[in-house]
Amino acid sequence: MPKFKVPDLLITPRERGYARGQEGVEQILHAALGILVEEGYRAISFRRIAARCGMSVGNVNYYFRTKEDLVRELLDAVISSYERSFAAIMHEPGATPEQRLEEIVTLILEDIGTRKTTCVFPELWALSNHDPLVFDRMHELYHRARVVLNEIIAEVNPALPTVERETLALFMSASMEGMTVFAGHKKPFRLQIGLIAALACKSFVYLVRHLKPGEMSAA
Amino acid sequence: MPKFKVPDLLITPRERGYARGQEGVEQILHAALGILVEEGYRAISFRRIAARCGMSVGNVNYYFRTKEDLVRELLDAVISSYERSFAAIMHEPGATPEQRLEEIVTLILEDIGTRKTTCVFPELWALSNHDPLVFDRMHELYHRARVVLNEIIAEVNPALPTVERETLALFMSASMEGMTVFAGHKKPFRLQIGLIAALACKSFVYLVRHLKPGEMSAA
DNA sequence: TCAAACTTTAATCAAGTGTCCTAAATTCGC
DNA sequence: GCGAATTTAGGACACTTGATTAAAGTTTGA
Repeated sequence: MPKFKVPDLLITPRERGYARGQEGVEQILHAALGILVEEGYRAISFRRIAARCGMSVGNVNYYFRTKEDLVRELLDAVISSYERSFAAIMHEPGATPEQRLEEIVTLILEDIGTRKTTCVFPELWALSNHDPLVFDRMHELYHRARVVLNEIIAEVNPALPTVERETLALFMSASMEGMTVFAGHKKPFRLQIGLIAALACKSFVYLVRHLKPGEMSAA
Repeated sequence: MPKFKVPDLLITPRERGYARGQEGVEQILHAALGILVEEGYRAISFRRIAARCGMSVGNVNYYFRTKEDLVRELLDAVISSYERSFAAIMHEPGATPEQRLEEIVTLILEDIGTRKTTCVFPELWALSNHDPLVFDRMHELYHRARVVLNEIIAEVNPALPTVERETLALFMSASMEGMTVFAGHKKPFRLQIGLIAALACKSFVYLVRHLKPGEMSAA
């Protein structure tokens, strides 16, 4: 049913090396993602990754000289995948703004239901409190998500000033992210996600359409 | 300015023991909270706690026989504090539903700005993916938060059926929680929290007042 | 006073970590 | 098929960190 699905990882191919090496890198990153999902960030280690993909520790270390390298590439592969999906929606031809809004809400809320997203994002949020690198990369992702929302708002409600438009985009994005904890994979309200999505759409469309300049701060 | 402020910890006094012992327990829990905030859940250990509150490792272990005991009591102390605050708002006399709604939105969004909350809750969300104990206790907290919201909605819009009322309460709660990542302590939008709160109130009040039975699923 | 409560010291035992090295095996363009 | 580049295994190194305990002292407060 979903028009787009966000792939787990978007791995940029290496410049040098044999085909087998590229395969090795992908095995490693997928193993690392599996550990991140199943046991959390702190459980990621060369040894565990090696065990998980039937590789030797030395070999994992050959592909990624340091753990920092590995983690950085892992997060980048996770995040890039979202960025590509957002770009796809943004450049989609012949859809009304309201359609695209519904599309993006559906995409995000459906993605939230996957185990990967339900597990990885809270890890990112927690990590970003202590790791500036994660902080920057994660907020870059969210920035790109808001660009899409901003564009939609601007089309529907051109009278809305920039600050208020951006606040609205932020509000929508945060509302959806917050759902992860409640309606994500194996969460108490995962079955109500349809009703939730409908309410979110209704609420967002109302705000986008009817919010008037200055109305926000006057509340 | 905030009417209520959520205390960091609500520690239930022990039944037996000297006064000094109670002090020791509180030192330990505060130290543990500090580590949780500054370095994350995985950094909590007897050793680190001992170092942080100038105590011996053995003594920390004397108060909490196992690490699980310690963590359980820590989380309970954090979470109980919120539950007490919610109860206070719920039993507040002579306030209109709309006033109480604004109060709770303000309470939560202001609390989100504190370092403690910005750091602890993402840790809880991540933990709850792997630890059933954290899962249960955390969702019990959110359940109690929604009880307050539900009551407000029922007063303002009695025609709304239970399911839709509960979905709306969930949506409001999740929207606010999601803000943690964006407008929490040291987050990119922490300065816009006023505008965000105003938008949230406007949006929530509109939904609570004007949502009609069946309108949600028809979207 | 004196038993219960607290505190320290020191130690045990176990598990795990990242990183590096060497030597063998493999890949693949030529 | 040669051979240089690449990939792989396996183990060693040098730590760090972890929870938990036992025994011996000190403090508390009825």
